[in-house]
Formats: sequence, structure tokens, C-alpha cells
Amino acid sequence: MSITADLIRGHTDAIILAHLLERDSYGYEINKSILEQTDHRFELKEATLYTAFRRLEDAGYITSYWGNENVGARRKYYSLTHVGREAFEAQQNAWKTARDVINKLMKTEEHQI
Amino acid sequence: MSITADLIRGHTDAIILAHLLERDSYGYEINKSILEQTDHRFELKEATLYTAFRRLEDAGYITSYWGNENVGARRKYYSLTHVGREAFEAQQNAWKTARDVINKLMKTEEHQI
DNA sequence: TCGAGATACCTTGACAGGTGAGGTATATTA
DNA sequence: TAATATACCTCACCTGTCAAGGTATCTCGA
Repeated sequence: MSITADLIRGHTDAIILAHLLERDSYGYEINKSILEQTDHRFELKEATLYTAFRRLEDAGYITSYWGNENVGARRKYYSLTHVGREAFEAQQNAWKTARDVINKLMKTEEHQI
Repeated sequence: MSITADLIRGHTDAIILAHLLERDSYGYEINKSILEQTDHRFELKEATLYTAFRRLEDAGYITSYWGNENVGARRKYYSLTHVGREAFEAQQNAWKTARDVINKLMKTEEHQI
């Protein structure tokens, strides 16, 4: 079951920030990583991804620098800022709240543990 | 913590259908019900609600009829169709998938039971 | 009786995020 | 040498949300 745009809308920023929590990364890698993590059930489209990078950098949540690869195509790396880390934590909390509310309104049982 | 539009976007239709699973209802009541169910953490704005009604009726998921109240303002009742019920179940499944994927990507633990 | 507030419906225009389609460039490999 | 993978980017369009505005009825207190 693939996931439509509107179900993801509003989560793209947080998903990218989450990825950058662990280490600096670049667009293509983040894209591939998300595909693998979700068994190809979900893909961040390139246009969406680069739009989000722009938005996040404008907001001061991430900074960028060009990698100095000797081989292969050039890579633009992104790094999470302190503000970005705080923003992610806020968005994570917002997600938890929203998730529980939607579960209730959609009469969906919580995930079994 | 109130919930921003983008976190809910794409769920409004399913939330409305879920409400109609139990019984026929009308806009104002659905709105109030959602407010109460969520302890005022989330509100479906009127414009959003009526836009959704139009969309759902065009899709054949709901039908409408005017109530015959003797007192008070007139009410337009909505009723879930068979197709609408099936659509809701599909959307419920889509939500479960999306929820689990987002949980994973956002490194959010599942809700404790 | 008159005004405020609740109930109940609706439309319009603007906005913002997602994305299909298109583009550029380099390296690898058959 | 052509195809494929890596890697970046932009633009125009679409769709859902919603602030702001509107209409009408009923209740209730001053």
C-alpha cells in the first residue's frame, strides 16, 4: 500500500530533520534511505525534497555545504542546526499528539505491541 | 498542544466518514463532536468541513437530505453510502500504514498500551 | 421588545505544500 | 557509445485549508 501525498503533507520537514539527527547527509542519500526504510512504500519526490531543503535552510533549521568528492557527482550536504534540533523535537511532539487524535477520530486501534 | 492544518490534511474526509459510520449527522454537530472528542485540541474549520461535504457527495461517499425540524435552524443531514463505507475502510488502512511509516521515519516510539 | 448569542447553513479568494515534467552534469558499465 | 546510476535544480500546476464574509432562525435575559 503506497502512501498518498496528503497523508504525508506536513511531515516532510520533520522526516528530513529526523534523518539529519544522526549525521550530515545529502538529498539523494536521504531519498534512498527513506525508500529502503519503508520498503518502497513511501518516497519523497525530488521536487518535494529540494523544496523542503530550501524551506528548512530559510528557517535556519539546517545549513549546507558542498562535499569535496574526488569521484562521482558533487554532493550538497546538509547539517542540522541547534534551532533545527529543537524544531524537530517540537514537531515530534506535535506528531504524537496529532497521531493520537487521528487514531481516536478514525476509530483506529493503537498499534499492537 | 493544538494541531496544525498540515498534520491533519488528508484526514478530514476520513474523519467525517468515521463520524457518519455510527449515525447520520449534520455539519454543525460533527464540528462540535470533534471539538469535544479532542478536548478542543483540534477543530475542523467550517469552510473545510463544507468543502469536504461537497467533495464527498460528488464522490458518492455520502448523500444528503434536509431534516424536518420544527424548531431551530434547518439542518442538512448526511448519510454514509455503501461506497462511502468501503472508502472509509480503505482510508483507515491507509492511515495505519502511513502512521507506522511516519513513526519509523520520525523515530517516534509507538503509543504505550 | 430588543439585542446578544447560539444554532445552522454557505461561498469566495488567497495561500502553501506537493509534484510532474523538464533540465544539467558526471561516472560507471555493458 | 549508449544506457544507467548518481546528483543537483526549477517551474507551473493542482489541491486542501481557511480567514473573512454572508444568510437565517431561535432563545433568553434585560
